[in-house]
Amino acid sequence: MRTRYAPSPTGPQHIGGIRSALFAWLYARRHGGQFILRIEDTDQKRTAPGSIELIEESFDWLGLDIDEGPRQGGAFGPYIQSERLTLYQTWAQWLVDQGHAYKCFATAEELKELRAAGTGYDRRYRDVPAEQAAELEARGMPYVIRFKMPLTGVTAGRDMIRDAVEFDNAQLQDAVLLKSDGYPTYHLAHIVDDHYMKISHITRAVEWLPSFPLHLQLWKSFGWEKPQYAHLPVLLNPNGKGKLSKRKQQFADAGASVPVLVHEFIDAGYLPEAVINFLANIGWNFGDNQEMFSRQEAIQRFDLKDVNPANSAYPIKKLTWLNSQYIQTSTVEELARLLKPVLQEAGYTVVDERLLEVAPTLKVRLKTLKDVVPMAGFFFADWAAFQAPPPDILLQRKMDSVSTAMVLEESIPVLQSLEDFSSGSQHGVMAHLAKDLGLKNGQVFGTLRAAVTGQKVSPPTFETMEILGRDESVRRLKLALQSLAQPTN
RNA sequence: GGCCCCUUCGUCUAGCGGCCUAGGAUGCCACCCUUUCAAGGUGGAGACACGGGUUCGAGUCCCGUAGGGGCUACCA
Repeated sequence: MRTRYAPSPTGPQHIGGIRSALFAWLYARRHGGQFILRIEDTDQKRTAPGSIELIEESFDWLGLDIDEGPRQGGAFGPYIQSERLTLYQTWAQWLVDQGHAYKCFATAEELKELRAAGTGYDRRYRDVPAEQAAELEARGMPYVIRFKMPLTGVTAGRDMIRDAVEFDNAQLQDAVLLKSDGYPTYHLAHIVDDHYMKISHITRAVEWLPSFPLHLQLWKSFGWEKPQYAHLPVLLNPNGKGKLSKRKQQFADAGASVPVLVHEFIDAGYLPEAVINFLANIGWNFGDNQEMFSRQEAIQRFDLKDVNPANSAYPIKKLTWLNSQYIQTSTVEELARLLKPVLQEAGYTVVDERLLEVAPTLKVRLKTLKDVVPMAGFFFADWAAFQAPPPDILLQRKMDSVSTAMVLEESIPVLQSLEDFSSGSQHGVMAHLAKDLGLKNGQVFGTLRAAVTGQKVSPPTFETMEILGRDESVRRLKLALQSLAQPTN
């Protein structure tokens, strides 16, 4: 079994393409086959430099390994279509020689008029005598090679996801196979390549379904054994309106921008495992009412036949949940490894030892890796530069500066005299103090939290103080006390 | 316009004629737990687009309608 992902190198890798690629990859892995990356750069105008690297980086990040492709090579290369031009030209000419295709000399203007008139191309060059065509060609007239689509009858095919599909041949046009610049169109190129590369299962988006009969006829004309086709459903915008596009990201999702490019997922702090799990759950499901599963588990169960034919809205909110689940179930070491670059990028100097202490408090609190910055960035800031928080952060519910100062004053000696500065013992004594002061735990703990972190929201207070250490914690409590003594202006 | 595909809770989905008074997840709401934020626990609201058939019996099969998506390029 050999499957492939065949993107056009038109820019950054879009998540929709990855979803299609994932299904092809899962299928190949399931059957112990090969997964191939082929670059379809037959449209020179749309080709963007650097795209191939972007695509490869995306696959690397996601952990979707490629068996054959531009970078890894393979026995059926080259894997970039622009490097296979003569192959397409040869076969296009063969089709002409066999009477399955013809040279069309219609100019861009003619075509434009035809289109304006509401009719498509009228096959005006389909039946010109060979001598006449040769003469036009000799005169240097540019031409394309078009396929002679059967004029009558139906073309019936089988799609792995939808089963039987049928098309009326009369509805189809004589598609261009080879463009006047000598490049093939997708129609020709994919068939020649999939044949030569021995692709057994072609997966592609549903938008190709209308041209499926053309491809079927092409396989027939070549006399090659055709692979099985699976037309995959596509991702729609989160509001269900229109295909998910990388161009217009402004869909109605509470004004929040939704990630659609692979690098946007990386930047937003999602884990590749979560993204894979997320994508596999759209249009396919693991079964057993199980939402979370590893790629290995998915490989064991995946089948193209089980793919839901319906398009689906992009359920991006589920990714957030899945991501938090993956963060929760990752080990402290793994989480620390993932968090480090995020903190560094935010400008913090990260000491591994400290990160390892902080990470456990973060596991249940982070939705994305990025959340670490507002939540726990202060651990990695310059402690000497710590400033006491303003009253609106320091003062807890139903607390004023007097009661806050009292809590601070009472807490300091208690903490200083604590034998063991672990969060557990801190909790014990502070809960006791709260009771003595006639305050709620939340009021006392909250005051300490604010004083020590400078934030309203943070990891648990006592765990935070344990990491900060007794001296630094007490220093910060005193700082808060001093700031309270200052006249508020 | 023509052609093609699709149609179960807001969303992702299970369901492949009787096991469905339609299951799970997410999101939302409530309660519990609780030192903030989370996490976790419990519960709740929430769907078979509509109309015809076929059948003893339809969410499941067929037809139509409606709605959605796509194709209709010398783009893929």
